[in-house]
Amino acid sequence: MPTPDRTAAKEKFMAFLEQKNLRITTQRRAIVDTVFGTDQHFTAEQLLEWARERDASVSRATVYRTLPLLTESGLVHEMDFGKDYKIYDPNYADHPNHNHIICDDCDKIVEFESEKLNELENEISHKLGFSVKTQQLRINASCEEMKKLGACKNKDH
Amino acid sequence: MPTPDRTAAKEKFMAFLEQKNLRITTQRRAIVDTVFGTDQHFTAEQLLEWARERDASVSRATVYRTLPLLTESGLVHEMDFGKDYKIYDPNYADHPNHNHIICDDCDKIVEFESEKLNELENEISHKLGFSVKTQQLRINASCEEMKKLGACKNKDH
DNA sequence: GTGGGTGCAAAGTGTTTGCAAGTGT
DNA sequence: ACACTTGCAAACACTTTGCACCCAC
Repeated sequence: MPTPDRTAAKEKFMAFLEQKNLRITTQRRAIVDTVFGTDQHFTAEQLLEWARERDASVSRATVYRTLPLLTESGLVHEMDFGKDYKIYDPNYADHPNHNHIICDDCDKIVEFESEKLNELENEISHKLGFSVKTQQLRINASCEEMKKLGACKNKDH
Repeated sequence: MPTPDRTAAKEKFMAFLEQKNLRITTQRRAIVDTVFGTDQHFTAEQLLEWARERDASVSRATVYRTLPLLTESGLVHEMDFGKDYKIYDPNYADHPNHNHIICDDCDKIVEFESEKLNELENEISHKLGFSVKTQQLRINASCEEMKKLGACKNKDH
């Protein structure tokens, strides 16, 4: 069930579309409802699958054409964990500076925020003569289970 | 010109091959000489081009088959900046914790190290119950030129 | 001699795009 | 009506792989 936050995010995106003179089609509605109806991370392919449950006419092309709009709006964050697909995070607007730790074994992803980290990053970038546009700290690690058991039980590959 | 460090890296890789009972072919030698003969970042395609200057018989397939060996040995670091190709860093063994800022416009990459940043990362991971295996901070930014001129002059695309 | 290595070209994979038809406004 | 959108399938870009020949050890 969508929280107030996520409903707000959906509305913001609709406003974003309107402001750019883009149309609200049934396919886009299905995609947007899906994106802001979960707080899980997802891939393009998963989004296609989920959106098709709402409207079977959604095509892969439309998903791929809508994802850039979602990220451009700032409401969804695109991430790359070194896998061969990208992961999207629909919970970004409320926490624009969060980072991720991913367990190399079970792919579990934990989000965290650190004000200190952000300050440090800005300080470093400034010193080097850059202005930060986006930053992504990716920590590949072993999670508790991995350390204790040698493998994680929710490992699916 | 290779520094002592880079010569050592090359020898370490040769030892790595031997220890795995892998052969030192002329093609592999050309690739390895290229990799440890520069301290620049490179893509698979650039490596192919450079290696072919040493031995024209080097094929794309061999480059792609050798890269995993290089990263597995720990002497070369594979990085992903969200572009559709990977970037390799032959200067990794000596500086295993460096991070990168990339200019989104001209693809300029600047490396930096920060002890503070590493400490902070370890502290956070520990708190969350993970042990860090590798970490990669990627900051996408605009470089000085981009800020001043609106675009970087070495932009090649 | 033989098991690993190589080049070539074909296959893979995730993503993008040209086009003709469809549709929100 | 008009411009934006869509689905489809072909195209893409990078990477991987099957195969027959080759070569380091």
